[in-house]
Amino acid sequence: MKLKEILQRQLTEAAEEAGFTPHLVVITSSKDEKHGDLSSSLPLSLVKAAKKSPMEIAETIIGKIQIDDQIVADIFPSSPGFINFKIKASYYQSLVPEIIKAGNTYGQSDKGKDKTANVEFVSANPTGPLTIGHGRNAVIGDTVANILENHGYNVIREYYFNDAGRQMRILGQSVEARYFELLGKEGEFPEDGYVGNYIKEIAQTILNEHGKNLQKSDSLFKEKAEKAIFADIEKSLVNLGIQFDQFTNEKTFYENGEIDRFMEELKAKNLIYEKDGATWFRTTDLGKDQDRVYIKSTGEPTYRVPDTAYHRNKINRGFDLIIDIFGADHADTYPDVLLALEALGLNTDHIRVLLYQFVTLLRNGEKIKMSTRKANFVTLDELVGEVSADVVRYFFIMRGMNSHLNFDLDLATDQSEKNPVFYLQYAHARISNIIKHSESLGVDPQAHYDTSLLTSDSELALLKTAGQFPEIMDTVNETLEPQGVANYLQELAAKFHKFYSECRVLTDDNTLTSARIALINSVKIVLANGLKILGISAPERM
RNA sequence: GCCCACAUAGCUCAGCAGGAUAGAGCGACUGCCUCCUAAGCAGUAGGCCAGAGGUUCGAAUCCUCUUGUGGGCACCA
Repeated sequence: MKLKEILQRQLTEAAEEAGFTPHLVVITSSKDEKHGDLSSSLPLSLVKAAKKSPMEIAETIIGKIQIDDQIVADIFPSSPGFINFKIKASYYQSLVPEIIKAGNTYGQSDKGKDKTANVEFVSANPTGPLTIGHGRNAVIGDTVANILENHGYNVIREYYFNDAGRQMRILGQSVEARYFELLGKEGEFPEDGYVGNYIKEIAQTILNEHGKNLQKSDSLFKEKAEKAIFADIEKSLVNLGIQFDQFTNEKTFYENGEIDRFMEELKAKNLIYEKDGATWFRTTDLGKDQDRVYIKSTGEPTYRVPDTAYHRNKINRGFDLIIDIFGADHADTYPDVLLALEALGLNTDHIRVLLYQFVTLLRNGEKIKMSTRKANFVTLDELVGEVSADVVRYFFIMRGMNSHLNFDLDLATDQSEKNPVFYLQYAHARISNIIKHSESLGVDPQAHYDTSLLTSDSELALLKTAGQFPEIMDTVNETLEPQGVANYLQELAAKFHKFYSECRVLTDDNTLTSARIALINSVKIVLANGLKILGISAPERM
């Protein structure tokens, strides 16, 4: 059981025993040492109901509390009405063997044991290479999946795409036009065609493999393009350390009849009607301010239809948790999907949509508007090639997904040496180096150690932070905001670097040396576990 | 016009289930390697947490309005 939970329970019981009715007992880490290690503002929240002064309430509760003297050294009130806990050094010291024993399972939980989760992300149609914009989606999705796995979920990483729409048709036409250009014939380049160089390369490959006798409108152009681009996308993802378990093609839901069934059911509920030659979904009946087109007058369904069928399919596959990673441009559309599912009587409570804001790219201080079609994008591969996957992953995860972040390309490449991710990795590398060094000095890694020797401020501060890891992971599991992990690791690394500058690990005092080696071993475990969740390498040396 | 998100140091951003003195990196300036990696540590400068109201014992954090930015409001996805 975690420290805060223990204190929270004891505080709640004490308050009840004193005749108060506490609602939510919150324990926070104290910022100032003179307020102990942990504090609660419980008395302040009870003032109104109790009609007593907060200090009086604090005294009363403290009088009732059952002190666990294995953990707590002191409990005392402070103005205007806080209850402060001073934690014993022995408690923090006991974390060392606890962490070492848990090893790579430290920070894990079984919250998701025997549960399944589906994380759908990237889901870019294969019309071109992945861009930096997709990068944010990819990294968030993969990290969220890692977080869920850390809590025991069985996670499916899923990529949803559509190779039958307008975009893909234009893609095929673009390749076709380049093919005929290569043959010296006038290609009819589509008006909204894809102008990137990769289109020409695909055309060249087709020419090399299939000769020059292909006819216009041969379906080969689109098929080859899709295949080539998908291969490129998968390679880009692998370069970032991401692998999908499943690719789902929108076409499936037309072919297996799920879309027809879905339309029939909505019709039976009178949520579908015809107007102006199109078929509409009566969203206004479900509380929205306008109805949506489901089937265009051309007979083509809009993306909402297969999207909804796809989500129903995911629900029917029985996942305990369904997560979608969407860009801000979907903010307005996914509620319609949920609405339709609910109208069909399906429970959508276990669907979590994570929206991330767009990345604004800056080059030479100027904004670049990205468009795959116009080929003015910066590819994910280029970025990864320049600054490494670790840096890219960290950059996208260290910011909240709700922040509209500016990505200055010059700065990113320029400062890659000073990137904050190295700060974390450096801590890990330093520890590894000390351990290696200790081995060369003949220090027995299995030696018995006495953690009561770890008494300096920087040692205890380091332990205190290391011991917060499981708690942080619990929070992140709730919020699904990966940057909590990044922030935490920054703090842990800072505590380590501080410790490093103040305490020598390898000393003449063998007992102290053993204790400190155990300490840094435990810190190394936490760093490695955290970095693993972020999908970032934990180097032995730098 | 309507809807969603955002606004914190010169720049990029943390902090936000309300808590005690608002943080980091980059940039500027000062110290620290006879000692396990200086990709580090210590310190200086830099802030009316966009503005105005409100709720509260207490607001960067919650609510309202204003201003500014991004995204949406398609028979595009």
